[in-house]
Amino acid sequence: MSKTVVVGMSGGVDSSVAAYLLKEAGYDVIGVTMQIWQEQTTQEIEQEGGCCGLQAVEDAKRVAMELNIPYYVMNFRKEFEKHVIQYFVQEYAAGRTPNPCIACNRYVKWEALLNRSMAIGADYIATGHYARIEALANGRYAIRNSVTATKDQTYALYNLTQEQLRRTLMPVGAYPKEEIREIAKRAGLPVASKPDSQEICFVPDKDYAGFIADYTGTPDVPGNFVDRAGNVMGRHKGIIHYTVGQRKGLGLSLKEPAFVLEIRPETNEVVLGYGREIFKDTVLAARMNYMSEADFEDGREVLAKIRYNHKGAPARLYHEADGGVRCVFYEEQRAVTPGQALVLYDGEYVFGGGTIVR
RNA sequence: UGGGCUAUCGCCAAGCGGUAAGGCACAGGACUUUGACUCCUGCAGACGCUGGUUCGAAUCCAGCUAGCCCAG
Repeated sequence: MSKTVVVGMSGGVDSSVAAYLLKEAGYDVIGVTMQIWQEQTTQEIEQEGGCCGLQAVEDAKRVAMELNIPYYVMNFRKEFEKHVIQYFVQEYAAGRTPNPCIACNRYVKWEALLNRSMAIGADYIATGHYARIEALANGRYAIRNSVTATKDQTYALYNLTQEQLRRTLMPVGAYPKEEIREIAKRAGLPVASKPDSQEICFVPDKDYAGFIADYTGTPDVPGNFVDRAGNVMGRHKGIIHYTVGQRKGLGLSLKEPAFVLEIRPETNEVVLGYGREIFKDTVLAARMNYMSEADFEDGREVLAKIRYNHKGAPARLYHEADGGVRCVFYEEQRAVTPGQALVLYDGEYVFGGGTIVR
């Protein structure tokens, strides 16, 4: 008897091809689209190439019909609001810069979808992510990089648990992006040339600060821009408008470009600096999730990424007393940002990761 | 209302008689399944005002206006 897999279908090319590939491989495939946010906004999102709106449902449904597989829409709005929206808003309020995609993956796309899929009798869930999952010789599961380096999505998947990985298939990671589109075309999938999605899916107009203000109903609280010595350099629009390393939108005309060095919610101050001041060689991370190995020896060398789209840089890893990790780069890295993820790699495999504290 | 200095794009600032550098800011685009970063493009029809000298002035001269500094 063949295995049953629930494929999370966003209506995009990648997840559509994932469903197709699994069907071809002999799985009993069930297509599911996750409803995660309000209708009125998702409609706009789709025009921008978002992942989970009305148009997404239409497209996913057409693909499911084409593939002749059962298709359902599941409502995950509660989970999404709790684990993604609220987290997103709270992090900004605390002066940190969240990565909603990581939270969405761990808690919504996996935890919630996996549980419901198990409940309806599925053996696995699958997605269209550009990454591979492998069972290692040491008995653990790990995310492995996509063969398409430019589309690699391993960074956003570091926080998946062993149990989640054991129950997940990512067929798309083994193919180059161009080939995925080719497969889609060959299979006659109606979404072969749909544009890739981007931007925060629940903030289609890119005005995330406006989104936070609307969501919380709290107006911005202006404060001071200060330099490292505490001298006031000007007024800022409110802490949520800034992130470490930011240069644009400060509204200050100085001798040279200024960057946000630090955000201090306690005093409502945004610290500014110049040039090399935003480079640091040491990163502290908390809430670690280990993947390819359960732990490590102090001094362990890894390749570490400070943000999505960071090429990664060699560093050494040490345990911290509080259970976190200290990552020391050989070369200073630009704009280490609290709230973003520190993702560690051992070659092509995700070694683990955590949330940057400072 | 005595003496001196300065007035060039939103901000800073080159220019010193030959037909307006640059930086910051800003706008648009590229890149990007987070925020940023980065890259590309655009951005003074005219140099406080009015005259004058000159083939030609932001650049020289005069007056005016404004601001600053030192004296009162």
